[in-house]
Amino acid sequence: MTPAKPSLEMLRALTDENVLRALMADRRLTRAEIAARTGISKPTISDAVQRLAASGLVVDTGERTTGRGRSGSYYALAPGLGTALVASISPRGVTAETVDALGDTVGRAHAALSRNAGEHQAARALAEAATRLEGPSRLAVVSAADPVDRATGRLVRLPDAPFLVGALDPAAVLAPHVTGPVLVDNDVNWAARAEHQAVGVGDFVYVHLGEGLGCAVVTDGAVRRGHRGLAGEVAHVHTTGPDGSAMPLTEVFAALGLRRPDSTAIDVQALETAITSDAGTAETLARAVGGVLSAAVALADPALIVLGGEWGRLPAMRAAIDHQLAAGPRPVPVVAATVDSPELTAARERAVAELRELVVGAAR
Amino acid sequence: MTPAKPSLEMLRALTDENVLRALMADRRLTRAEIAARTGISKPTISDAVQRLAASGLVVDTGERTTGRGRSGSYYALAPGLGTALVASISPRGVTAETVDALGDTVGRAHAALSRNAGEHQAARALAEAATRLEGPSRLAVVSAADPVDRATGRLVRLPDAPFLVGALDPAAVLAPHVTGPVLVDNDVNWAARAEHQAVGVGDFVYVHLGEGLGCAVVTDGAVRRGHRGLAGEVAHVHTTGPDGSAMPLTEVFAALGLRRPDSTAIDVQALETAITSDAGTAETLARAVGGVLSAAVALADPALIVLGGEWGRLPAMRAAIDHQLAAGPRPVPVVAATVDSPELTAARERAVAELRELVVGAAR
DNA sequence: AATCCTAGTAAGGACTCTTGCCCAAAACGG
DNA sequence: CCGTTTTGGGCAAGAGTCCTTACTAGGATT
Repeated sequence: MTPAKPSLEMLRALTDENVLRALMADRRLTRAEIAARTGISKPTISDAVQRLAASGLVVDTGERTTGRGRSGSYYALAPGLGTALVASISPRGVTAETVDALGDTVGRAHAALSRNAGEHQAARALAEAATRLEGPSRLAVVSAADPVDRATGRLVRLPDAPFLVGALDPAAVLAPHVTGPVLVDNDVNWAARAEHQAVGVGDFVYVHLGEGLGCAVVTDGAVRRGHRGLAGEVAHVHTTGPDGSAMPLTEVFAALGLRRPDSTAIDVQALETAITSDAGTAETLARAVGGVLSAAVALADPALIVLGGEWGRLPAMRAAIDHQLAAGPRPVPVVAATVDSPELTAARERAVAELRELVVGAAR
Repeated sequence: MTPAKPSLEMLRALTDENVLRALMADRRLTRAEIAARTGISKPTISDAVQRLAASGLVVDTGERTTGRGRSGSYYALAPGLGTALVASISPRGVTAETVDALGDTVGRAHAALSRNAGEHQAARALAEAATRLEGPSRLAVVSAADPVDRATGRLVRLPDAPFLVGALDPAAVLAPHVTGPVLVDNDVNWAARAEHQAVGVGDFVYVHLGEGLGCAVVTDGAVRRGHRGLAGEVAHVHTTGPDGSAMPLTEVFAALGLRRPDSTAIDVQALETAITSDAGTAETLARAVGGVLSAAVALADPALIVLGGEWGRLPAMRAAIDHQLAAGPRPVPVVAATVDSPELTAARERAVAELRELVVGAAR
């Protein structure tokens, strides 16, 4: 509403920010190159570089330009500006990385989880992976394969939905390894952000069909999480069951005998063999998923539907769902997800962005 | 991504903007008062006021302060900075207003529409109302009781949904009366924006239950329109019908005989009498609407559901829908809409904001 | 009429950005 | 091998913006 108060200090901070962002984009530059890239005059850039070097954010690398003309000094972001921790937690295990403000991955660790891991196993694996990395980090970004409470960052159990990772408070577990904020979100939401980069469309719906069922709604270029962070938890949405009657989506898999024993998680292997052996199963699943999607189309008006997850990416499923939607009142193109380990990719990108924000903030 | 290039000119523009916004908020102020409100020093404000007076954006009103101390001169936004046109188009008629940058309504006109108005009637009524107002305006903001194509601003007909206003291109009709952009959106979306102010929650779902059926999803503080602008067009969403079988929401009203003859529009009068005479009808309607809402809850995770529209605000309906949702897997409070003529209110507010943006932009 | 109080102005200072010029140093060309 | 070209960097001058401080102007109040 009210614009910022103008001041010379603000101008200087802006100049410094321009310099830092240029060095984040390009890693090493001479003062003349920074001036050319930012459009700011050479003397001003020289002043800014001097300030930033004095405050320790930027260093003279000692390298010199080669080629025609006088050799210039290369400057770069100072080493030791800290790292951000990135972690992806799935029932198969924890993958953790540390990244720096340049976007480079400087460390990586993995901790496996056994099939029927208990409540505390995930926490232990996360702590183990984080311990193996150089630390502490300045912030953390976490992807978890369960619903995440937006306010607290904790994983939450929803009735009748599989609880793949289990009760876990990533911020608490990572507290010894992170000095700053811990951002936690659902793996499906992260995957949608990764696909957002790939498809280049601001409004779409991403559907994850794997052991769990998930959905992310991207509107106006961002994933919309909702009040508690539970947007897209579609297990309970009523849709068409195998016998044509209405039932919650999650019940469809029970009715088809495609759940893992003693669990509400989907038995992906059984599902894949069922699809290949019986053409009707794919139809039935497509009709059930399509019922949920038609509600999503009506509510969110996506330009596109992106299918991800182990069985969501199967060509047979894509075709069946596409066919299902094409028959509806508002046809929407259906495509398969393309990004590899999308949740880690997107979380890493966010971690770099947040770390850069911290570094820029330090200049003020 | 890249921050703005710092310059002295930018500082000056910021100061001018501070002055203009102060005068938009307060209508008349002395230079000393502006300095106190903005936190900027008196000499700087004096300079800015001088610049703005020279360029004609601000005028000395001739009024002087009374009271202790030297009397100061009051300054105000110049008259003649132009107006914005606000129009609300419903099957009952067109209401148009002109507003200025201070937020004052400076003109108002109404053009009625007959019950069975044809395709061109709405356009004629809109033109008539606009003509009766002092013009031309610098921009227009339009609310229309039909789906609006986000890219073109035209009203679109969706299959099986009532087409209340009819084929209309508000931008084309208003072209003679408006020199700048014409923003068009659905009346339900505007109403949701008005309720947003009232409820003070960033994530909620607004449902309009009137002649037509509409829904708006507010996430992270803004109405999300979707790719084509058709987010929330829920007539086709499958839900539970009177006999317990699944059917599109709009069919429920046909099955209950609550449509107006030869139309897919709802006969609100018949519906209201049906609710009061037969307790079961309210239950049936609440179950049908609740089915759609439970999908919306799963997909958008609202903190609240707001019911608007002629029969959505009936206490009996609110209670029945509330009861319906409370039984579901994710209960959400249901409240009734509170704002009067919400679509006009919100469109007016937006028009003032856009006009102010234009005025501030002129200072650069 | 003297005093108080507030709006507005003037002067000076501190900064920031830009332009233009010069210098240093490395590669190129004859 | 030496002059020319080319490029990074520094310096000086200038214009512009904001701020602080101190002062003036002109109504009320006493």
